[in-house]
Amino acid sequence: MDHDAHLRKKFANVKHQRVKADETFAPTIEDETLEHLLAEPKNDGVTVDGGLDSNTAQGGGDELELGVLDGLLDEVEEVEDLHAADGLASPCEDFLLEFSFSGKACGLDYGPRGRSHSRNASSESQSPGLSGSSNSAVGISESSSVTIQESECKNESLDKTGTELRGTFRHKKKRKTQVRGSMCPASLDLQTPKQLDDDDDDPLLSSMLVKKYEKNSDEASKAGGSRREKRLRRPTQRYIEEVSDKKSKHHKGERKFTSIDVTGIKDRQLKVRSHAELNSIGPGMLSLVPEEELLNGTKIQVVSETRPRRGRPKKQISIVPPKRNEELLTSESDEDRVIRKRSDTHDRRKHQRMWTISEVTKLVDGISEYGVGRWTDIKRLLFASSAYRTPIDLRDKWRNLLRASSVQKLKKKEVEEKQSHAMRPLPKSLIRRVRELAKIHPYPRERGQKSIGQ
DNA sequence: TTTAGGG
DNA sequence: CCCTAAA
Repeated sequence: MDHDAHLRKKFANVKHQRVKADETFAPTIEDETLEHLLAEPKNDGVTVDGGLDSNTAQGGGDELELGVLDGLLDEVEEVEDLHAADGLASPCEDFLLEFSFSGKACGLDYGPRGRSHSRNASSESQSPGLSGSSNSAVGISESSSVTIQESECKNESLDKTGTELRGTFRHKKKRKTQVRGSMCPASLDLQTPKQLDDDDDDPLLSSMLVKKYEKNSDEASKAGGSRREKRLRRPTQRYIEEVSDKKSKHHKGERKFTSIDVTGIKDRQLKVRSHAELNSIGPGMLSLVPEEELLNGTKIQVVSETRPRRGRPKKQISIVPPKRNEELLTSESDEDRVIRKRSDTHDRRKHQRMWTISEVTKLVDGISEYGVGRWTDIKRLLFASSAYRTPIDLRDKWRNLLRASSVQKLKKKEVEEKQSHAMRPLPKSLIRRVRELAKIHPYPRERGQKSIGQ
């Protein structure tokens, strides 16, 4: 209860500051996003464990800092993208991540001797894919609980566990702890500051911590008071999310917590992360953005979502806000919205972002200026504001443009046919430019590209 | 880490 | 879009 209030206040603070920072540069910030992020943990995570709280709060801290940085950078849109893409983990993502795993571990832990996981049991029986994961999860949860129980003192146990785990599952990549560290103090006054610097965002560790807390509280109030109810919610919600998620997508044998072993740690993290990502656009996270006007004038409602690129998020905090194409950059905010196709059929293409003409124009501009192959440069200079377009995306788009233009050059009939059907009407000017560029810059291995030249 | 190529 | 190999 106290925590709740405290946390609330903290978040409010964070929010204010962040908004303030951003406002200067972009008045149209979507508070919704933040709102969600704040709302989520407030309802569920605050109850028992310090793990979640501190973590979410930590995320908030990150957000604040990044918000400022972004403000210096340029647009708002990038704010959210950066958070996610950067691996610094938006609070929401972090929370979900924790939540998912802890929920699992918790349910499993209490399963054998408690009745709190009736939902889980049913879930397990329903989807065999889950049951497979449960075994491993049990394994780890058990081992972890042993470790925890051995030491009495909370902090010590936390620390100990932390170090032990760290020693064992050392992360390959070093996280960007500098940034983190600098802002940790801001959110340090929460409980269990140890976790903040100790276990960062390691889902495994955190989950263990969480579980420990839960165990304590549970055993303290054995008869199950209000806490039990709240704790019970965890597996439930997780169950719902997971099942709904899995139902819609027959994930290609992607087992989330199956690989608990040391080697699979990293992998699992990734999976979990993506899972959280999926969830982040769930019912609660849906934020309707204005709309995108397609070329044909049709207006459709789209869903804005941050897609953290796993590849190379690469937060470019360089102080090179491209002055050259500012109009393009700024005009993008209201035009280039995302079209998320929730085609659950194809595992890929999950995150599809329609390329708008302005984007294509920018791309072509960039290519013509910097040359084909300088994707990172183009991205940095012309697509700095759109974090979702990676250099690879640009390259891919260019590839497609080449194909399209060549096709249009070669067979006119087919072109029109295709245009009317699948293909979007690409402005002739653009096509012309693409063609010109295609002539100038050789793009190897592109079907008969050389012969199409004059 | 970035590009190129393939899926 | 995603993944991977090569540079």
